[in-house]
Amino acid sequence: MNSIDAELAARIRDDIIHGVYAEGERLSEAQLCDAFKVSRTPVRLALRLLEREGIVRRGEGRGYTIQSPSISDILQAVQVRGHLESLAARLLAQSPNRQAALPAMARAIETIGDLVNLERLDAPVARQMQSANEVFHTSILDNCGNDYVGFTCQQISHLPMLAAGSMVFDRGILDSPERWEAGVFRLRLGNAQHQVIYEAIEQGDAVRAEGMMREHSHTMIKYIQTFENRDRSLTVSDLVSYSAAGSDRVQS
Amino acid sequence: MNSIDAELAARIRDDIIHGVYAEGERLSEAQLCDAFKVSRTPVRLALRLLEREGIVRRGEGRGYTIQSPSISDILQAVQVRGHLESLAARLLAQSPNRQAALPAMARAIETIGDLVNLERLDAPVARQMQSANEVFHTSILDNCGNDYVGFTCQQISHLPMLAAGSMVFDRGILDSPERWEAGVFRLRLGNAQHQVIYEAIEQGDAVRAEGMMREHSHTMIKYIQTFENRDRSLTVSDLVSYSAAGSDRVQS
DNA sequence: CCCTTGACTTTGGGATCCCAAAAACTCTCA
DNA sequence: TGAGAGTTTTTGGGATCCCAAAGTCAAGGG
Repeated sequence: MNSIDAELAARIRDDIIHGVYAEGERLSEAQLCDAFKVSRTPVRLALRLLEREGIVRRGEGRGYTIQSPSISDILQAVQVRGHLESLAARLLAQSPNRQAALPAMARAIETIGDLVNLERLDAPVARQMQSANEVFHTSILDNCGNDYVGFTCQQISHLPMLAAGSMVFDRGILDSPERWEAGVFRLRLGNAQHQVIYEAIEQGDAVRAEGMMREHSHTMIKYIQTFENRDRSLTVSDLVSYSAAGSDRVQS
Repeated sequence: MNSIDAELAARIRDDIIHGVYAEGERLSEAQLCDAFKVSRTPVRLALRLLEREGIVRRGEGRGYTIQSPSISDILQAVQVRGHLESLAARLLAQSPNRQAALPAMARAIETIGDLVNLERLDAPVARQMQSANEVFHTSILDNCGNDYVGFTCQQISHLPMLAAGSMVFDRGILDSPERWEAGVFRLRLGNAQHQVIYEAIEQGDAVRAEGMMREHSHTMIKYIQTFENRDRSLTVSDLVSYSAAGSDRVQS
């Protein structure tokens, strides 16, 4: 939360992701000024940010056009992010001072395990899980020795499902027993993968760490694809509302 | 080259990379306005861009501080870029319509091979080589089916040595026969790697394509490290001047 | 009736102005 | 003489103004 333009960019981005504007719609600065009751200066700064993020395109002539991300975009970005994280896992496993990252990772794994064993998944539990997941993943990125991996991940982390350690929860997880079972299994599987990654890093097994991290992100891709297969007309907006309520940022 | 602010950002970035400003130096908007004879509006837009690129940091209070990249930063970024390109190579090898990318790649390999056989390396030859190299690498990124790989690569391509298909040439390649031999060998090796990547993609051997692309970028890392080992006090500015004259952008 | 051209309107880029906050300087008191 | 408080100056953020370019509409000619 720096200045108005960053917040403004976040609000416009949220609007775009949540489907307030149609794909390819032209939006003007004046219109946004009117909508958010600010001057054109911060609006232009925000639009430049969004342009760099790729969700708004500045045409040759005048006007900005919306480039709202599709589910395919999300899947592609998740793949890129997963690949970058697998690099981080490999580098951390090769790093001589990888011990520094291990305690936080172990605690995160333990926390997630405890939360899954609660057999309950309301907003606060989801929030805690998300938080622990974030700790696990950022520990790897921050300690891998290559600052650009984490930096590059942050560059694409504005997309939904791509914030550090974001988890997708099945909204219908409480509807039916089998959905609940599947959801719990998925969480346990994910944490088992965390455990493997932890052990591989601890033992300096770079290949195993990289491979398991790749598999870990692939699991998320497959999970999103199940939604896509269930309902072909699914939009990113639906996908966002599938994520945990606890992941919603605090509104001002 | 869109509007003034993009060009302004490029000029300030070049100044930072070429070491005009000292590391950690505070630069003010007014100062830049005076230096480039423009108003504060485009300066602020440019600074926001540079802030996002990570080479300028906006402090808590006022003032921007220079975060000029070190050689270590470049090496890390090359590693990230190489890892992303290896993902692209794997995806392209797995892609059913990978045939579309092959002709341009083959032509690029042939061009580079011909240029190496010229046994001559002046500015135009280097420029052509750079261009062909760019064709090879962007063909893979553009056709791999995951648009975010190329997009993410572009996000970090403002750093020296990280523009698409940029090559580092040994400035002293003409000084001594053995340096020349080593330089030619390196170029031949690089193109042989191109050839292997091409064949692996053609045959759908995703593992080989990914592995060889990884090795290809590793070769560049090792090459930069030889400079670093030769002279510990080497700066990024020196590294930039080591790249081909043909890579310099046309000044207005 | 359609095409072309010219005037009008909309809109984005740049410059300038104003203000608030932070840094720096100075004055005073211990 | 040093430390603290008040004042001044610097500086960045936001708002507003102006202008140029692009889009739009209408009128006239073929």
